[in-house]
Amino acid sequence: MKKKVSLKDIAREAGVSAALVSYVLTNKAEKARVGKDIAKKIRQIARKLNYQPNHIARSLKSGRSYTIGLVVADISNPFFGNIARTIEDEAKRNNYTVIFGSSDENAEKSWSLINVLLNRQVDGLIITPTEGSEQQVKQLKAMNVPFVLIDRYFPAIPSNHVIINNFESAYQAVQHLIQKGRTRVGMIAYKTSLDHINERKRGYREALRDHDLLGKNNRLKEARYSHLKTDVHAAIDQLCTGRKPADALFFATNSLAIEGLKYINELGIRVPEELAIVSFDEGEAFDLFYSPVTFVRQPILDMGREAVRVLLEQMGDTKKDTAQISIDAELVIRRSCGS
Amino acid sequence: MKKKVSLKDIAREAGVSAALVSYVLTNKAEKARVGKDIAKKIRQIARKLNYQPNHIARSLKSGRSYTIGLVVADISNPFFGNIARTIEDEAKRNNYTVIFGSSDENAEKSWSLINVLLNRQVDGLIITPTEGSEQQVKQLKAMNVPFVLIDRYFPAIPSNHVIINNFESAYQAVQHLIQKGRTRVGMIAYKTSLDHINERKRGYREALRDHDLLGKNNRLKEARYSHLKTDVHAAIDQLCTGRKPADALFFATNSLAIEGLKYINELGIRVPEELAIVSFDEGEAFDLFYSPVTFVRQPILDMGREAVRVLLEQMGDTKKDTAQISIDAELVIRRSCGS
DNA sequence: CTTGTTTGTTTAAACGTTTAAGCATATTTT
DNA sequence: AAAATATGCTTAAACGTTTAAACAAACAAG
Repeated sequence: MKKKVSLKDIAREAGVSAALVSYVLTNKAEKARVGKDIAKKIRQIARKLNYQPNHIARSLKSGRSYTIGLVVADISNPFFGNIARTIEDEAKRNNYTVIFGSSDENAEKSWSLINVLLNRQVDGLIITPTEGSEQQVKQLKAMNVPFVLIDRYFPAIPSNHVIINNFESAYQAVQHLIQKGRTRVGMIAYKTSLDHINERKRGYREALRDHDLLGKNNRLKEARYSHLKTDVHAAIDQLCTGRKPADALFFATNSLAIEGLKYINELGIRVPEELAIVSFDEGEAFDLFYSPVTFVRQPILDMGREAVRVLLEQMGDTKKDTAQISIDAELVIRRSCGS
Repeated sequence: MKKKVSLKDIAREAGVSAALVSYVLTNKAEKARVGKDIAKKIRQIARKLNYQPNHIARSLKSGRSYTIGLVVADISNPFFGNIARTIEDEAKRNNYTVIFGSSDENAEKSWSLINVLLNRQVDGLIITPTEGSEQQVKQLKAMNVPFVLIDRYFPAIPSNHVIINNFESAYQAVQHLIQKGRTRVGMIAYKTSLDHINERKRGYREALRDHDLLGKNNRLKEARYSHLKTDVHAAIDQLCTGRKPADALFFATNSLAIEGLKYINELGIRVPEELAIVSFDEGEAFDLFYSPVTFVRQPILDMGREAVRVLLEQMGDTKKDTAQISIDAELVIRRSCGS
């Protein structure tokens, strides 16, 4: 790469010191009482040489990199892709850039990633924490690193986070199924200790209980992230056979629903006639399903914005209290639950 | 944030100079003939204080940031999300991190993004160039910035790029439709000057011509990126009405197909009975469509890997020739073209 | 005509590294 | 014993900025 133009180069050309150039180019000319003529000359030379400040040098001096580190589960998953996008935009509006990494729901990878980002001197982190990463969160707190958890959090560890009201959203989704006359409502969720999924399970159970539908049959099935396909298939096999097959299915996430719907197609189960469907998250696939899928829309835009806002607040000089933000999600009704 | 531990801190604790610590911690102890005992002591103190090298200072000194800048059209689009993911992984394997930005197919945004990334001293760029960004590519070449174009390129401007064989892939896709007995094959593509899309159009036309199906009816319709929905609807309206409605449809991209299939559903057109479908790119939605969609699978993993490989090569000390890589895509046959 | 203030500019130190060069001691070779 | 070499460590400069402090010159006030 061609050698870049530095302050010194401009200074030499203008016959002044580098300091003066710095003052002018950072618009501190007034404060530093730089002569009008020389200021103009400096600006002109800077333009002529196409001077671009060296961000790294600035960062070293200022101790701030104007960079946000983003750790998501998997950037190729549209849910996280969308989160990344809103964070990118919001960061840019505030003159920050984003470095990202995917943790693959793996705590070890997550920690290694966080450390890479910290070594790169990010000013703060936005993280979707993985299962078993409680220690990492505690450590970050101890290190006094500004960070915000997004999508998930640990109830036992007070920290900044931006989440949706998982319990309430799940409750509403299941209630919707019940109101459509379904009585044997199943749920497929991940087997995890993560609170956001478990809150969805709680919402499911609570809705059933409130409508006296929590029979002795346990229709809540769990799939392992690592065995997504086989476990989802097994769950559906269990739920949709026997004397009292489920007449409705609530999926805890996008990925579970996709896998589940594919299998439901294979089995030739008719939606919504035989089986009503509601899923968390949205996706092109839901719209394209022959019976477009009713889903819980997460307010990704708001979540991303809030996460950046809170993070910037935390990174400010005056340390703010921890912010725990919970946003309401919206049940978007399509056709997969009948009319 | 807590003040980080620096070489000086370790040096003070060990009672030596910072230089010595640097030698030890960068494993140049042998070369610099550092005493074994003191080396051990330094390593121990570094561990105790949890020393993490300041990447920014290193970058400033070395002139290399070990960062790759990635400019995609939109990170929330799964196609680009996947590209980003493979680039991330491959970069990480080589101790690089990735800063990204989305250009939204907008040349101005793209340029502004590229400049932000360059100011941040990225060592090289991987770019999906937008329409009308020829000057940017020329400029980057003139500036001698290492970069690789991915997914798209400008035939008139020699540069490193990694693309797929768009002509061949489209030709095969359309040939497949013809072999299934379809004679009135339509195509919906973007209206653009970008070569990758136009090569797909050329493949379409050429396949039709070779089978004497290029009648006087022009069944190639173009949609504007900015008016995706309305233009796709209009195109389908035109193609699927009249005395000789299309009996097959080839979509030039994922996003066009999704929009198109939704509309086809609305119109109640049966796939594949009335209309066979092939699309470029893959997506969950294609699998979930009642008649799973036959598609052209882009070798995203290979593309990402190659892009990083070529970029690293270009960033190396010994400047290599420009690499123009074209990878073959694969036609994945599902059910949307009949059996 | 001293003293004080304003104006315009430079110097120098700092951020945290890296690394060539320098400088003592110690050890080996003549 | 003097000379050469090896060993172990320190100094200092550099990367490109920022910014407090210093300084000189011009001007104003007493």
